Amino acid sequence: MPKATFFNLKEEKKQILIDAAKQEFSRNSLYDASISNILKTAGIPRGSFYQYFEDKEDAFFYLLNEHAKERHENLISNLKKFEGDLFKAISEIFRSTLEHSEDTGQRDFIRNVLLNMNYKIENTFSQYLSDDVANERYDDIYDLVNVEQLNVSNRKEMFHVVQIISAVTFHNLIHSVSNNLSISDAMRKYETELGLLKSGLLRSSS
Amino acid sequence: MPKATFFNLKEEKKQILIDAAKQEFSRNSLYDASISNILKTAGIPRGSFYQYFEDKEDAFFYLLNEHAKERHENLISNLKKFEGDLFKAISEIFRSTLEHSEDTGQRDFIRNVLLNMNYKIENTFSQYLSDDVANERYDDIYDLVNVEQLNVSNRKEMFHVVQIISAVTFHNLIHSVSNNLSISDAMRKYETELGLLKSGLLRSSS
DNA sequence: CTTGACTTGTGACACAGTGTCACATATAGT
DNA sequence: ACTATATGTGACACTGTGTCACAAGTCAAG
Repeated sequence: MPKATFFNLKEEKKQILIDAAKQEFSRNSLYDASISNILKTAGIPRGSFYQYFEDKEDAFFYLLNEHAKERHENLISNLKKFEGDLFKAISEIFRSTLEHSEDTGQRDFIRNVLLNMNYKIENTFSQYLSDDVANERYDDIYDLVNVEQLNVSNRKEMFHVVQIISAVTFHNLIHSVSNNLSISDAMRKYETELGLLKSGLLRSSS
Repeated sequence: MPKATFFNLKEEKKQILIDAAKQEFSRNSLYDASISNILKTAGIPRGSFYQYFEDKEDAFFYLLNEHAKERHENLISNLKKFEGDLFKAISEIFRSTLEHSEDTGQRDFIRNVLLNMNYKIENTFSQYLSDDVANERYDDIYDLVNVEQLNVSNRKEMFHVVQIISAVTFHNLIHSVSNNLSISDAMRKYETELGLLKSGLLRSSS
């Protein structure tokens, strides 16, 4: 988490910082990015950066978390819109994440994040989705899902369903971005795989 | 790829290099690892390292690729053993990867690799599995799989099945390692999710 | 042997980035 | 105006990278 000093900053300066950081993390992975570049872009002295953030990671995960919050809101509203159909809702998130990554400034940030996705980064993304079975914080999601639709008998089993769907979703997001698939190609592949997930990988006659 | 000079090295010295590199990559992620530490451990001068490898990544991916080759052999033999049952074969790979990561020296290397897995690293792992539909290099795998068992009508669709299974498998591997699950707990979760994959996430009565 | 062509080894060096710290400056409450 | 507290600043020590000119080995041909 950024330090209090950062949040105390007047909106304008805070935005300059955010823009500069986002620019750097759009051009480079978390590990290749340099604080020095952010300083240069934002036009602030070295010491200041450390007044606001612990380090590079701190700034990165702040940006990422802000983004994840938006996605979460997105999912909630999609679940409502599609009356608890988890597949339709998640599919819309998939599309809008890809479309989002065609946007103006955001574009390369999300692209870069996906390309350099690791466990910690994925967790920041999906912390709003399913942290743990035991954790009750995600009731808002779980309660919205139409469980009747799913091949599960309790919330614990639903945890596994969410795990599977998010594994396949991330895999597809990353694959799409790193192979520069068009949105329609990406959607086609993703929908195909969601279809297989729904009906099962085993031939039912066997 | 390491340079020719590296492969020309006498076995003994080559092994010292490998051990030193593996040690460093067991303690640190690819990005936190330092060449300087490898030099210190191996007792070679700085210039020498660059005779053998392009850079840190080069050494890392050499080690990783060697490991991936073993896994590949493993999969082939498991497919034969289980008469083309993809699920049984992959499940054994899953178990042996976890067991492998309990081993002596290997232990933390694989652990570390999994914890810092990103797209490029995952690709090194699965390059032997399914690079692309069009690619014919993987016939040895595809031909061994009992396709009758699967809910697909052609090789192209089987590509998606492999994609899904590997997404879920990696996700479980990483989850197990980063949450320090016991092997039996990890297997239980993984088998549960494989079961869901087989029968489908949708309630069949719907 | 010994000469020369080629391969391999070596570590000092220039460069780039990090995080810190002592000091400077601003802001607000009394 | 005074003081306490928060914020700004950039020089500095430190760590690590990749390169380069030179040293040392190897080996085949004369």
